[in-house]
Amino acid sequence: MPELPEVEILVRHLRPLLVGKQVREVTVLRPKAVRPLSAPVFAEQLEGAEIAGVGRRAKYLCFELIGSRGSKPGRLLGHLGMTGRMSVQAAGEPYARHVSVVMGMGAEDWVFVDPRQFGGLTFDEQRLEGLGPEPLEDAFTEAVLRERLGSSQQAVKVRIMDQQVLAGLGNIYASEALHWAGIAPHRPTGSLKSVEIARLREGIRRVLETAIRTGASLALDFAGSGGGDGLFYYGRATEAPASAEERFRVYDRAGQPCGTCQEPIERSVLAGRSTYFCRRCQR
DNA sequence: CACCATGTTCCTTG
DNA sequence: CCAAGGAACATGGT
Repeated sequence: MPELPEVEILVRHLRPLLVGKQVREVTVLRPKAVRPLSAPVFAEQLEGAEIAGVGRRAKYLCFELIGSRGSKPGRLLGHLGMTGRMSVQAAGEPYARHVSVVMGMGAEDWVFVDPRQFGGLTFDEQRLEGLGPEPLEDAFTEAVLRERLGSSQQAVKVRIMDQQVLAGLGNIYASEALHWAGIAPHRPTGSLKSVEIARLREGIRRVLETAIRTGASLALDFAGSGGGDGLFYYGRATEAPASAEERFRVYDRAGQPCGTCQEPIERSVLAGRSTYFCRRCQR
């Protein structure tokens, strides 16, 4: 469930459930999730800490920690990879399949589930170094985007998915933002005109904001126990079926008519990733 | 059985 | 140095 909007919604969901709680007991069921630390070392670092805040940077969840006795403060970073989920359940409730890590907090357990195990938890602050700007912040102006894009000849879709260039966009919302902006995904970045960069900035922000707003209004299945795939409004993720008008405009819609011009949506591959676009609307 | 999948990193080739 | 392609990671869905 992992692009900026999904992480942001998850952060908002977890914050009131975790802030102020003390981590009593940490259980690592899949050691890979806490690499390169060993499970005991990881658990020891976390146990006793109080969670003072939950935030987000790019696609990372940031758990601000206060050491139990004023010591070892710091921050736990979580990444969902491709299939990671996090939820809070009653202590004693049986774990779902593919549970990687559990933090016992007294009456509740915080659970990290990750079938493909591409995600993980770390205390390594270096993971945040060099990340591009947050696209939803006011500071993300057209000038900033232009500077970040630079004069690269890389396809613009590949470029905006680079987390060092811009934080938070993944394969779905990159396609969506480019469709909104009317820009073909394979365009060399350096060929974009000023107007197009302005539109791209707008598209990125609108697409992300809309996704967050939509996700915030749905009954979401954070634990993934409903059999959904975890992407909130991708597929039939929750018991609340995503309405047709809330589905993506291009992503995973090859062959279907473009919502604005009826031309069939096309699929191509860029940097090994499926890319969807409308040949007529996007130049 | 085949192919695809929201992400990231490393390696090779041109 | 840059850009592109492929593979790897591990599991599930169609």
